[in-house]
Amino acid sequence: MAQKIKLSTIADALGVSTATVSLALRDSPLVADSTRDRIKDHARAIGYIYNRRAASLRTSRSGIVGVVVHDIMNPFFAEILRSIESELDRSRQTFILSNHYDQLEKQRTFIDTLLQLGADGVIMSPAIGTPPEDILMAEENGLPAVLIARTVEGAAVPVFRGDDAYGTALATNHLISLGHTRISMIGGTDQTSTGRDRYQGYLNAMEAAGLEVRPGWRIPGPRTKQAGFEAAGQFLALKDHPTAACCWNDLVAIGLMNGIARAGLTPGVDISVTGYDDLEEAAIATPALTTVWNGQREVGRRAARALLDKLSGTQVRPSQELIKPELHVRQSTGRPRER
Amino acid sequence: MAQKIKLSTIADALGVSTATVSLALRDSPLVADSTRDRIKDHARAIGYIYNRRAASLRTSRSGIVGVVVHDIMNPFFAEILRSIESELDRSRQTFILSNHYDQLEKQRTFIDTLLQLGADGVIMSPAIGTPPEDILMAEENGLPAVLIARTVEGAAVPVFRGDDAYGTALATNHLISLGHTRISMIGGTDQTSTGRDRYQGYLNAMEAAGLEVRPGWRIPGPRTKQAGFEAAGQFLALKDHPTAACCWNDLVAIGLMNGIARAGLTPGVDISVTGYDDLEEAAIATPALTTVWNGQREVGRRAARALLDKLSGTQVRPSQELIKPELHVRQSTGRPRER
DNA sequence: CTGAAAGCGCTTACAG
DNA sequence: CTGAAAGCGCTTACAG
Repeated sequence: MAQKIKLSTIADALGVSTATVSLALRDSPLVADSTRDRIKDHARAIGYIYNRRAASLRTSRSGIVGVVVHDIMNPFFAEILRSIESELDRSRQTFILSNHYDQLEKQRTFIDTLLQLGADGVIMSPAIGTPPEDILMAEENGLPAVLIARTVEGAAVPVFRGDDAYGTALATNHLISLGHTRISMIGGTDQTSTGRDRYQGYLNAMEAAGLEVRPGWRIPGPRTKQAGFEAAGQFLALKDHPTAACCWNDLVAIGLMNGIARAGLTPGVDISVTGYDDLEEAAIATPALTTVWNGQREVGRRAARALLDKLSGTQVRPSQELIKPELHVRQSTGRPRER
Repeated sequence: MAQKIKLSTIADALGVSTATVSLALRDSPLVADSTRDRIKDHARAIGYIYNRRAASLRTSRSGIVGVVVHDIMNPFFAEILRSIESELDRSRQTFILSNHYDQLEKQRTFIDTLLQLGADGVIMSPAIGTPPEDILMAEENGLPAVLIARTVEGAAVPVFRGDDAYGTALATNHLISLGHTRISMIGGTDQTSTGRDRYQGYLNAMEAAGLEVRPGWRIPGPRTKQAGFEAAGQFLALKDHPTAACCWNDLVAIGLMNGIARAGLTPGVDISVTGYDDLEEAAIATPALTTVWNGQREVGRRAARALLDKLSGTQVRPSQELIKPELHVRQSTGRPRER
């Protein structure tokens, strides 16, 4: 590889100063049009590559934004990421992605990396057990944070997520209105705000309808298709098993439906199933899944914008933004089967 | 936020030079044990954050590796990424991820960003139409590249991918051995090496068995669940429609099965379907999908290692590494139905 | 409109 | 084993 080309290479070749080259390349109005064009043409011709590390060291802005979620392989996060991506692209920010798999240590390592790289900000779905101090520490070191999907009590930052209690209440009420009285809640965990809220919404709806809730009807844990598939056995083995299942998310619901089908029953006919998120594949599942649209696009878009606002110095209040979910009724729910 | 803490802050406080601090923090044997401990303890105590931009500007190593694929939302790539991640984690490299969605411009922008950040290397599944010059340019500017999944003719870099022609031949031969004679190939495109190879493998198997291949039996294009779902209509509308479909990947196969089920037919009984990749969800699909294991883990692991080898100066030959696929037979394939 | 000079926070020869 | 000094490649006041 040839001699490294830098600003001064261009400056020397054209008989101007590096200051002029620097300004010209960034389209500063301080530089005469003709000078600017001459410089830009030459830079392109010799294949100049802008050194962002050097610039960033000087300006202490890196153009890097970090995004950390539980698992990008989860389509729920993937859909959020997609909209974050398109929002950040527009303002020419590079983003660095990481999974924390709900391990606090991995999350801390990543935040540390961002600090070392001088990242401009971070969008995070906090790992289970994230203490508010972790977020405070980042902010104090110049790394503003915005939260998605989950909240952290005591962290004074903006949070964007769906109204989870309202959402599961929608699903549960839909099942109740079809005539179901024994309804199970499958998946999720009390260790996250989302988990607590979704369970609460289900409880609220059941109680408001005067329906009994048996402890065994809750099968906590599953969050993946695989786990939903495996939960089918446990669900069907419940004494007087429920006629409907309100699932933690679409993945669990689709897995459960597969497990139910594998056991020789027909989901949507023998057992009604609701999902949560309305992933792209909910509509093409067999049967098509009744689910709660969770506003992934909206969450990603608003979170990215809030962060960009913070970066540009706009005051952003540390508020909870709850996106209103919507029920999308499809074929996986119906009247309870006569027995 | 308090006064910025840097090496010299520590040096001043402890009455040593910045050189000593720098060496101590990196565990250099040149520094006395007691001095090192004193320095490290103090650094931790006052919350020192290492500035990687400054270090990288000096050393011209950034500890950043870029990864660019068509779409990280695609579980096929997600599984590859997972193994790349665990391999890179181990050697403490940060990785930056990007989708190119098969747009050459997006891919170029990303490579440019990597060059500007002084990334140490890039692992890429090249976008359709990537000219070898793009890869050559990156390498000449100090960004070594390793290819996954697809190859680029004329690019002298290591490539890790499955033996695609062999893989679809496995699937096709399996269908033939069950007694199918009218077999369709659904999905993929001739614009990628993978697309050409997979179609060729299907053709080879059909011809070797002396079976006719009608042009209409190939439905090119679909690569997603949604597209596979939509292709079901076209497939079922074929005159004397085939009794089996060899699909581009698991997503198309699962989508197609859903579409077939929606049309009132039973996949695995009325129509046999094979996938490709053996994603985690292939095993829990309904019916469980017969598919070709494509070695995602292996591809990711080997590609990451090859890049790390390149970075450490080991000579890596620009060879094609073909991972041997394996057929996993499940319930989505069976004997053709009598008509 | 353009140039000379300082400085961002590290690491690396070079001395001692 | 430790320190003084130069330099990585930019940008930013400050002069003119």
